[in-house]
Amino acid sequence: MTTTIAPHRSKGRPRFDRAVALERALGVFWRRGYEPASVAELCAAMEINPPSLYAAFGSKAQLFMEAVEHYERIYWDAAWERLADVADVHEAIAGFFHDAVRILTSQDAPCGCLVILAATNVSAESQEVNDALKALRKEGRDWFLARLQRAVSDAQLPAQTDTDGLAAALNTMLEGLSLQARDGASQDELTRIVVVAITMLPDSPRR
Amino acid sequence: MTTTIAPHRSKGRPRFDRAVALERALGVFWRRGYEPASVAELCAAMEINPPSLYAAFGSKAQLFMEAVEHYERIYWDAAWERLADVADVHEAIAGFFHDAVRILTSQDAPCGCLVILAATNVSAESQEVNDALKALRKEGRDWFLARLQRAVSDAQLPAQTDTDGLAAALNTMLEGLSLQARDGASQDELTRIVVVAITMLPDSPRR
DNA sequence: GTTCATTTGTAGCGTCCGCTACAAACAGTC
DNA sequence: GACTGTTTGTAGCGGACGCTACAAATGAAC
Repeated sequence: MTTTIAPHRSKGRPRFDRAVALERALGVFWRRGYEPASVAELCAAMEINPPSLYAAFGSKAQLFMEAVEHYERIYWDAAWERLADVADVHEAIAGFFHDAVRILTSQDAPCGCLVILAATNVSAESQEVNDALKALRKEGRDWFLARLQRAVSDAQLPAQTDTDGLAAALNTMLEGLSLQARDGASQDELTRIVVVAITMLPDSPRR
Repeated sequence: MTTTIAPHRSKGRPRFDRAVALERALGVFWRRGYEPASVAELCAAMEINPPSLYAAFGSKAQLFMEAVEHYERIYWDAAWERLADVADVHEAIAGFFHDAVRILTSQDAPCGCLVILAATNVSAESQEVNDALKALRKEGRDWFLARLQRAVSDAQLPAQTDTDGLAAALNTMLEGLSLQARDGASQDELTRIVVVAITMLPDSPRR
């Protein structure tokens, strides 16, 4: 991954490397959560001062939302794509959950998923952040649902499968895994959980 | 449920009703979470002033831990007992999860479980609170595990059942349900999820 | 009725928070 | 080298936080 080269066209003192700073902010938000991550701590990690942060990102909330977008793109987009691409639904779901385990334990400190955990128990003041994350969490369920519905029409799942309930259950499991990860569960422990979790998928109908 | 009558033995001005105040504090912590619930907000709900709160409960953190104990006793003890008491493991697990759905949606506002959610993303200062809750969350898995092991020795589950993994998966599901509840899922939605969740239990072995 | 232990309400402490005014530092333009 | 536009670092604002000093208020003991 190469940073886009912005060869400094404008006048004035050159700005800090925005991409690097965003990456470091993501790390702080991920490990600490949205509110516990203070602007002072973010600035220290980003190696800039508050005025630079506010000039470049607007506010702590906007910086967080940019970090979330970056996080989704870097860590989850590929996993959701594989879920859609793998032809067999059982393989696809199993693969997705193993991807998830890898992502959730990819940081040094126990963290879980930024979208699921970073802004729980957030003050009412930053309700926009909460709403945006809630929408992202709902997206997860929708992706599961779309994949399951395709599996039913492909006759990989029984026709009477409650795809809504099953999608919600898989999403619940995914979100629960974040809590386990934050509580310090190891990659092995999470793997044993997902092995059980994927048994929620009904067997393929008899052919 | 009657409040214990403490007939005011000591000298001095009589103290406010501690039990009522604790109940109201629980409500605030439950609906808002640990850190978003400010001492000012707690005092307003408890109808006392800060010095009274600190004289009676010590600190915000200690008040919270007392509220958690009260919460566990009032809302969850019966459910865990039923899990242990019901003879058939499939019935017991199903019953427990339906109890859980009822508890998680028992408040007017979307909340989830105090133990699981109220102190996620808590500042490092109150690490004791986090550790205590983490221990409580682990207890849930242990109760599942004990029930599953009994079911295996009762030949209600296959002998080769991965009871550790299954207990962890059930606990993950339970914790995930709290997140769904906090995101506003209705009782019906949660019920459809647990119907799927309990399919993680293997069928009884052939007799 | 006086005494005295206890709780109460007021008022505010110190601290950290997100955020910003301001002037010095810098890098291109001419 | 003077000018100009941008970013930088310092230093601090207003406000919310958890918590507490203090004196007035209360009610049992005598």
